[in-house]
Amino acid sequence: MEEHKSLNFIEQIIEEDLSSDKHQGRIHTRFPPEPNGYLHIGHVKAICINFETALKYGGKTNLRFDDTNPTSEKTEYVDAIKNDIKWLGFDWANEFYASDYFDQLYEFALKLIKLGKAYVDDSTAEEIAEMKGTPTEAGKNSPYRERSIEENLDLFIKMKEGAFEDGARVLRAKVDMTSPNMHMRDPVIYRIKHAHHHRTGDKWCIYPMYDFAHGQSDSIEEITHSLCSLEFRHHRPLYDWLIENLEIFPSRQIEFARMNIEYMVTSKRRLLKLVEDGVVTGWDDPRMATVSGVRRKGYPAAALRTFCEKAGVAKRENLIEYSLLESCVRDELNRTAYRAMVVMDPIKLTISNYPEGKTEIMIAENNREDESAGVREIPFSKHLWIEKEDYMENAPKKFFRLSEGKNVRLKNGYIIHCDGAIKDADGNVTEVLCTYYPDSKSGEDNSGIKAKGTLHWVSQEQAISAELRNYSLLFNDPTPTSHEDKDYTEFINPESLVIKTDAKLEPSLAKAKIGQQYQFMRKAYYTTDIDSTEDKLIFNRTVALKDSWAKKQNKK
RNA sequence: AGCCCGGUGAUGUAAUGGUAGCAUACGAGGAUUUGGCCCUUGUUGUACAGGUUCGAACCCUGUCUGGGCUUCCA
Repeated sequence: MEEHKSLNFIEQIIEEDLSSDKHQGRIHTRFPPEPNGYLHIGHVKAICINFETALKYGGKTNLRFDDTNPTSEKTEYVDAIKNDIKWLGFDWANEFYASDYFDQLYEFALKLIKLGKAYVDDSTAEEIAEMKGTPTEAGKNSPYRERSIEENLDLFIKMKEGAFEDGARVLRAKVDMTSPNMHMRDPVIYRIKHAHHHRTGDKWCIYPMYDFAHGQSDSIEEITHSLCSLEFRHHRPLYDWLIENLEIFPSRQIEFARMNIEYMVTSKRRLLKLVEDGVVTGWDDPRMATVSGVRRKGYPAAALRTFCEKAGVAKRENLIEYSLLESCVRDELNRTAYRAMVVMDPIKLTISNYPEGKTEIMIAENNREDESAGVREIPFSKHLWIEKEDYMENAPKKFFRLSEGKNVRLKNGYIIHCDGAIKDADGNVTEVLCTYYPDSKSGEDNSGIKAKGTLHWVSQEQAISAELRNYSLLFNDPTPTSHEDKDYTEFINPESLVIKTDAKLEPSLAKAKIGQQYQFMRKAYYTTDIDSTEDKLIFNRTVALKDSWAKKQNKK
């Protein structure tokens, strides 16, 4: 009866806390982006962990913008980030900003000074770095370390009041310059920046550093479990030190390994360069690892959530296979996407014995996996478009498509017999000739004829045209940023976008809406791109269908 | 290496002192009006060496090995 579900290490900690009644069983997490860029697939992992863990234990998640550095943050990013999180399917309990707490953080700083646990340092950034030592060498105390509490108070207040230039002084926590943990060597907790803040305007000219904002914000919001990536492991002793000395709510920081995915680049700087260099068309280019990029490519939010769940959570370094992501996308789309027939590289097919001018309406299921998706009508006639690659003059034995003498089923249509092809002067096939079996109509087939293969097709007269944007990997190396001797840009795949301008679509696609997802049968999943207009439809390839025939061919 | 994290099939993740499992990938077969989906099935694993124990992926010791740690960024 009882199913033992395995827990990840974070859930184990939570369940232990729950059983010891810590925080009276309350679970509260937070997702703390800095509004200085767009969300990418790596953030999705952090979002899923924070929101889904809270959800699982009946807790809540705050969205908190970590906006303590006015020079790089913008409201524009706030809106984009909120939009992306909503799209991913998560609702936050509260929308907060670290900047909301500037007054309180300032009070915390005063308190620390009064406790003799913080001091104003007049040293330059270079001097501070110099005195910091190295990982193998202890640091040295600053000459300003032993200032009196009164002097520190006076100077810090003057810092706040704008008496000093940027960089003239900083406030440092007085911890331990000999600590083996570099972050405990009297970390800077406030710096002077005469900069306009996207929310507080010009109210402040001093801003807290990450270490004096993040953990304190967690405490103020009474976050029970502050889940972050491994890189913050070294900050935890400081996180705890500040909680202890400030005597504030004891949030607990837990670190997990960030998710790396083959072929994907997630650094802001590198992403930006791709945009600036024109390698891609923008932050939402379907080849970008941004949330807006994968969304435009057609990845469903549910697939992304499943993907993160399947990738799991642990503390070890990882590189998730791209194929797992694609598998999740296909799986979701297989259940939800409507099917349609689209010929991407068209060639004429003429059914010699089918009456000229006659049109039959064929009935097709929208999604065989989902009966409730209903059916649609597709016109059938003597003159069709089929895929060029579905005809071969000298076909191998296992080629279940068109070749002289072979039978094939036209999906939702008739079985046809291939009589040969017409070629132009250069020997290129320009038209395939077939005859059909009138009693083999789909759904009422009593011909007794067998056809191993099934092809998709579109009636020429009613076909509509569209542009297909066939995207594939942006890089041709699974870890483009991990080569010491080569820049990641050297691995850019020159064929990451192949545009098919002359695709022939079944007429039902004329009413395709932006963002709608389809499976173009036997080919790939596609979504209608935002660039589509009334007279020009554009589809982005989300992910190709598996193709075991092609795979077999490649092996030869 | 001064300190901190880690090392389980190809990849990711379980098993928390008692049968090394699951997913993806790869392979074989079946079914099929999508060479998709689906079904059956196969190969590959506890970094190494000791120790504790009736019994070790798990506990202990050592070794090897990967990553991280010196921003007035977060």
